[in-house]
Amino acid sequence: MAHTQSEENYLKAIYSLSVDTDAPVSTNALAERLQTQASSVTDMVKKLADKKLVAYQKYQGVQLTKNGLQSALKVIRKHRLWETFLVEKLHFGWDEVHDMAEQLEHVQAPELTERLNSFLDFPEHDPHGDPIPDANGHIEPRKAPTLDHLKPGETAVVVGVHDSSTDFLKYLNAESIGLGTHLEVLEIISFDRSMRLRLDGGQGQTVSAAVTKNLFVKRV
Amino acid sequence: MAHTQSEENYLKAIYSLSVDTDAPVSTNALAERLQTQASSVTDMVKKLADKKLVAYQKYQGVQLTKNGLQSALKVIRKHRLWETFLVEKLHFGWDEVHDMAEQLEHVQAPELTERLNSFLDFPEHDPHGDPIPDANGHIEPRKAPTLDHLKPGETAVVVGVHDSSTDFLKYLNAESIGLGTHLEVLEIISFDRSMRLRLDGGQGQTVSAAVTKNLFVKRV
DNA sequence: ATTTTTATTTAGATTTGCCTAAATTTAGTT
DNA sequence: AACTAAATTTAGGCAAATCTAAATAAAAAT
Repeated sequence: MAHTQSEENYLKAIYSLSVDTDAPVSTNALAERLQTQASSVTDMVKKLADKKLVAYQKYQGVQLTKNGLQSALKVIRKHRLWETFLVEKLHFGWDEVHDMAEQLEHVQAPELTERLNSFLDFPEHDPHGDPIPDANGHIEPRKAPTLDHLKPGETAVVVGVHDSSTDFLKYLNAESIGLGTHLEVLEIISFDRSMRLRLDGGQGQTVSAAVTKNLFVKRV
Repeated sequence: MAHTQSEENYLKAIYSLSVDTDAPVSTNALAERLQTQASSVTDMVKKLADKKLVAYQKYQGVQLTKNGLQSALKVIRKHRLWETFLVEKLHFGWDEVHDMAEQLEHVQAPELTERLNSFLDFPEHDPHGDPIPDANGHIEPRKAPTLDHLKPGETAVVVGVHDSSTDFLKYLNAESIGLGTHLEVLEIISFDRSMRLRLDGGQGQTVSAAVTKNLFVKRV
């Protein structure tokens, strides 16, 4: 029933690499994500397949089974709850919490997770706007569009980040963009799809398409 | 600089087996404490000796070096801070937190430890009354006597438990004994050194010598 | 001072998770 | 369709942490 930390990391990686497309995840994609060798991935994937956590056919990539998905979501739930704790209670920045949560997510104590959830007042999203699965592994699919789908003149509020790498978050900090930031699309540069924005009613500033594709927004 | 979880567990075990006596810790004592084989202990002890964390001579047991003591106290600090968090903030019982803290203590993030310390308002003792080492590895030696040192007529308050096994703590819960419990020694049965006590001004009740030797008290 | 018992160490395996290098399969290209 | 390039798997090994069984040292008992 319980998995090793390594197994949990693989399940999480498979989840995040397939959640958008639902397609099988390739060995190389996993190796890249987990910063390991493709041959190591093959080994582990066989082990996960033996445990019925993934469906695996040689050369065809892997997909989570129902059990594997359930396990992955449990780990993701813990990760996101701990991130919320670190930001809300210990006042870390949203760009500082990932590595700590990577460790905390492996603590095995279901009652701890539930107490933490209650202590945090049952949060629905983590500090990056990602939805937190409930105790039964149910997760609210994100329906918010990314900023690149807005047209000039539209206004919106930032509700999440797609890429929550430290680098991207630090960039957003520097640009004073965070969850809740209000913005108006002033102009889209057709050449490179970059956008000129007015943030929180301030001065206009430009962000690249790499940025607009990684910000989830809610139209207002 | 960083140690594996297993190494940390050995350092902690060596510490707790030698803190009272300061004598070298035997291979068998460590094996018993860590629920492993003596041969496994020999292997690990050699590894710790290579890393200069313990002084080890074949057949003569091990002692922590200055570095080893420092490392052990860092882990113990984290353990006791997490236990405090679990009891104070998540409202677990003092008998429920050990296994969770055993996992949480291995999280490597010094800033997290310090933020937690601050969040908990710089506690000096954990939920079992054990002193919490400071960030520099300094620990206040416990000066409180155990209950078996008191004489009939003396009154005291419980300030700690020596044995914090779940069984003992559950027994104390059942007898309504906890940190802060006020007691008066009514009588010592010379036959078996058991004690008749009045607790928090209530009815008299008897506890065995095994109990009196495991309760730290402060005379009032 | 032997002998016996107990404690400890050594020797040799096992499991997990990873690696490199070589072989094989699939996908892409002429 | 044959060939090249890329992706994936296999084979063989390694390090960490454990184990069992055998050997050795220390302690206790006669």
